[in-house]
Amino acid sequence: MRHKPLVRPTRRWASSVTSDGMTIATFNANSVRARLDLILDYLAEHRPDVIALQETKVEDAKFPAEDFHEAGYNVVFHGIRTYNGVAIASLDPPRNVEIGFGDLEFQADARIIAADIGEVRIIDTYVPNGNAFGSEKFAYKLKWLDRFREYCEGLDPSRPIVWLGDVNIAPTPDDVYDSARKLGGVGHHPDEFAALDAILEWGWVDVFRRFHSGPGHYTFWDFLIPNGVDRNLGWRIDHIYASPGAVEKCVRCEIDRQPRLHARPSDHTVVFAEFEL
DNA sequence: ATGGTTGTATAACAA
Repeated sequence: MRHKPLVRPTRRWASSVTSDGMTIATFNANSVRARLDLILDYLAEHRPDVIALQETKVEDAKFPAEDFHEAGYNVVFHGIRTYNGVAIASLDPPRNVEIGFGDLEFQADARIIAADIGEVRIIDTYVPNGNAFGSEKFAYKLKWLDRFREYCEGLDPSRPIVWLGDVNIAPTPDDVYDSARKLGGVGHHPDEFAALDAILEWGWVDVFRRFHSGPGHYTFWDFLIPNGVDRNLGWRIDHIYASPGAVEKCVRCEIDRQPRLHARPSDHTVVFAEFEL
């Protein structure tokens, strides 16, 4: 049987050779296999330099790596059966790939993967949902966020670093469709705001809010709400954060609603940012 | 209306 390398060397594509900069995207796929056609269509149309995926919901042996390779992308991934799972696909080959937090803690939950792409370090996270305030899973979410805060202490703020993914927190009243009603529930709880603030003290900047203000900019619309997308009953819980060394190089950040309007969509959509890197 | 949908995996569980 032919050997399939985890990382296939690819030549730089035209979009990377020119000074157009880097486009870095994030997408909670809600199963990479169920969303494979959608993802491949997106990559063919937009050719982002990097796309970070969450909720791949597949163990590594069954990850559809060859489909990414055929699309011209390298891909590294860390998954388990049924739940969670993260992946980074990129035009340029990833280097210094790190699975988990770099220790044995939280190894089994498959929620963080990092790699250098070009000169930028990409940190892709799937923050625990938390289920409900007061639950064991909510406590685990806060514990995980504190572990990530500690992880960030080991990073060099002067380096260009982009942290992105599903953070499962709508951090301000503008980031969820009915803040007054949602406040105190999972995803919009003061304990989560505090945990995120503690992480942001490192210097992370939510680049979407450098370019867009006010309510109504959402990245997730619950399947359970009838016509929730048309009614824009959503949450902005998929974020792209830049390090102090990268924030001034970010020239654009947008939410692309098209993937959420796709047939058989994820409940999330794509967010992307452009960096002069 | 304490509902509703989706994916995994094939019975519930997570979201």
